[in-house]
Amino acid sequence: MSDIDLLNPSQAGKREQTKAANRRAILDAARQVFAELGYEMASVRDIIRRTNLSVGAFYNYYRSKEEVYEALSDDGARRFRPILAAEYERASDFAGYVRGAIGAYYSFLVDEQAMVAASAPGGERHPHVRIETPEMKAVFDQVKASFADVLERERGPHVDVDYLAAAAIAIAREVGELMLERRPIDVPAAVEFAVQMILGGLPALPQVKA
Amino acid sequence: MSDIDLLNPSQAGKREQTKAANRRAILDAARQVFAELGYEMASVRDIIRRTNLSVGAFYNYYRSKEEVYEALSDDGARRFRPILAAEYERASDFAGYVRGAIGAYYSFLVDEQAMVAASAPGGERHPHVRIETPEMKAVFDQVKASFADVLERERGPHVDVDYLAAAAIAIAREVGELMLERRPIDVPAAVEFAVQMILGGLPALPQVKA
Amino acid sequence: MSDIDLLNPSQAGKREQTKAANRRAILDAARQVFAELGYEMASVRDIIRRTNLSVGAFYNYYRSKEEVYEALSDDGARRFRPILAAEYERASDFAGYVRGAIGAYYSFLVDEQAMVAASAPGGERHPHVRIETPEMKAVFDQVKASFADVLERERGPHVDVDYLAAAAIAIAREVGELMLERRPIDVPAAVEFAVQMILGGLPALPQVKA
Amino acid sequence: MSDIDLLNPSQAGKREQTKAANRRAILDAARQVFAELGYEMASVRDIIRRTNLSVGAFYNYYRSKEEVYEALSDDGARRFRPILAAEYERASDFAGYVRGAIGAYYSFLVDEQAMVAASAPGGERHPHVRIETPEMKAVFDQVKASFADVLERERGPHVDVDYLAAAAIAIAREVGELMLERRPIDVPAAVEFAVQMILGGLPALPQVKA
DNA sequence: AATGAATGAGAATTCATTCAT
DNA sequence: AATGAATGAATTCTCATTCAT
Repeated sequence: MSDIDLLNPSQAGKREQTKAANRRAILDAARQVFAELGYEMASVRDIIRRTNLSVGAFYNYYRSKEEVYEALSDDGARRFRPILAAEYERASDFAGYVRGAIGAYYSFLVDEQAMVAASAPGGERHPHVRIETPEMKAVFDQVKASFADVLERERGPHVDVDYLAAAAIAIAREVGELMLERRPIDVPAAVEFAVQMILGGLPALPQVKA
Repeated sequence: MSDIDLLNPSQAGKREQTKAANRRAILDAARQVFAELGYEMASVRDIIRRTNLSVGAFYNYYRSKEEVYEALSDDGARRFRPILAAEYERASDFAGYVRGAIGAYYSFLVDEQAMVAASAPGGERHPHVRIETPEMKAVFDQVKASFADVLERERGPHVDVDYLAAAAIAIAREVGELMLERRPIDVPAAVEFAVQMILGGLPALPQVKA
Repeated sequence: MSDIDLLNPSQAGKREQTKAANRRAILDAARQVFAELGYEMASVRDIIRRTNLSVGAFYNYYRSKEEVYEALSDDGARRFRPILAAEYERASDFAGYVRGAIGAYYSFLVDEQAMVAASAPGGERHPHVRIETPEMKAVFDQVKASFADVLERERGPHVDVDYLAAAAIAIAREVGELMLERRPIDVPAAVEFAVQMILGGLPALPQVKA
Repeated sequence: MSDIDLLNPSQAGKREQTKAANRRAILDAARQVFAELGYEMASVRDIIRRTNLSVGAFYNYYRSKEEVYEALSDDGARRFRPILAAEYERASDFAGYVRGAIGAYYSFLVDEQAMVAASAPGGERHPHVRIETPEMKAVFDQVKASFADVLERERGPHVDVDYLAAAAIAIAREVGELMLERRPIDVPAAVEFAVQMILGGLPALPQVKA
């Protein structure tokens, strides 16, 4: 078969395309399955079932269930890193950076959840499992790291930076998660809320009409 | 047999004592195992292995893995409910209530983690799992509900109460978790931080010397 | 405790009574359970649950599940033997004996099923299991043996006695079983049918009105 | 792969062949095990132990123990149905039909038992269990239904058709079972006996020499 | 590469039986 | 004797991973 490849480069290219497509298909299926069932409950067969591939093929692309999980994480992290870096460049002060980063994070969340929701059969909720895709988790971790980083530089020793980062990040995460459950999804409002909560606490929060 | 019990009260409870001790042993083992491995990864055998009992005995006490999990949750919730109620009575305003509730929650966390840490072999950390005992989760859910409740009454329609509850609760949880990882554990400082973060955001945070 | 027994013979007698009553209780419970679930599916706990006794007590009276089964069989067989013998004495010819034996067998069946039906919760039927109490089986085996016996003497080498016994017994059993399912239960009619089927086949069967 | 199949038909079926062979192997093993131990006592491991396969493989072919049982039943029923139908077509009267059906049934029984006897280690007989393969049971049930059917049409209300069907079928079954235990197996004689027993009872039975 | 059957360790749960009380 | 908790082998079934084709 490799002979054929050598003789017929156009097919070789197709081969590459197929490979990439399969990788992508597995990743897409895995994202959904992990989001629905959580890592432990998700089985490799659950994943390939949403695919045209066979179990065997799965192991051609990823060495283990663990590895797809990581690939998914890496994928999210890699896609998000430049966005976050751009926000960092653009921001003139801490408040600006927080706003930019949370905005970018929430946009990512919305896109991600759109992909997952796309074909999810919405099966029964599983207890004991915080449902979130590995990508969301990875991106969240990045935001977390960058927050901690920026906070450390800005504030120095005056406040407990670890606590602050944890608190800020927690606000960002939970408000974000809640935002995803509302219809319509209102990203700017959620961003505003999270940012004001971090910067000024309860008294600073945006007022709601009626 | 009841005759004997009446005649010899000191021996009366022997069997009952053993039973209670075993129940407790299973619960303690389960708490640790769930904390270390998460619900899915934890197997009944993992639990009984930390016990002098046999697999069969496990099922004498609990009908399923699920049931121990719930027993653990219920246990925590039951122990914590009166404490929370007392804080509610004592508090004169919102700030007071927040402070009281978080204080009580953090104390609970410290006790709880002491139990878990007691004999944990500190095996390899598992990824993909937010480690927390069912009891912590149950108590956390209670705090969450009470927060949401109080917030709703205090603030009415002026701010987005759901977001606010989520944010406040998130702060409480994450700061609490971080607190547990520090040595020495400083509950008042953590409480102060969480409360100020909620009530006044970044500018209100306690200043750190050095 | 044996001291007490020696000192108080009236209690010793009660002890004996209790023992007999317990034995009986176990037997009664076992009969029902075996009838409902079959030997394999029936658990010792199923049996003692219908009793005031404990698992431990069960093993004081019977050494194993198998042993209760056999006790039940023996019981039936022992009770039925004299009845069968009486029919043998009374009968003047083969036809008479057949009629007598089947009559006695069906009466036994009716009594037996009355005991079983008494408190049966009539749960779901189990597949793959011919439901019948060990007693029914034992008695049936006796009838079978006696039939074969009588047939052998009466007919000698002219017909295939084994086949005949098997056939006659099969008729008796199946018609009997069917009889038990009808309301009202009509023993004489069933006896008549079975007897005529054996003695004259299809043409000899009793005619049914309209 | 389908390309390969097209080009090389001789190899095409290799996998399919193995699959079919395994399916068959499981079925054969299951038939024996069910015949020896009965449904309840037979474990999936008992079945695969008589096979070159692993536990897992069993579940590739059948979803449960129950399912193999049903597959076996269906198999027997499916194979036997046309035979029974043919007898029905061929028969000119009731007697003819009975003879044909019983003949066909006994032939089936002989074949079936040959399969079971083939490699049975003849281990200890188990009590409480009527030994018969699911296939025998299924076929027997078919014969039973067809008997009842035919009898109902032929005889109408004159005799108790349910009793008659039960009796006829009982004869057929028991004589058949006995036949299988004899050496040499004499199908025609057994058929003759069963038929005459049904049609004329004791007086009609074939005479035996010596 | 792709396929999907095979593997076998491991999971939850049941149950006859034993034994300390 | 009576009690019922304890035992641990056995059962059914699942699943990540391997491997022949």
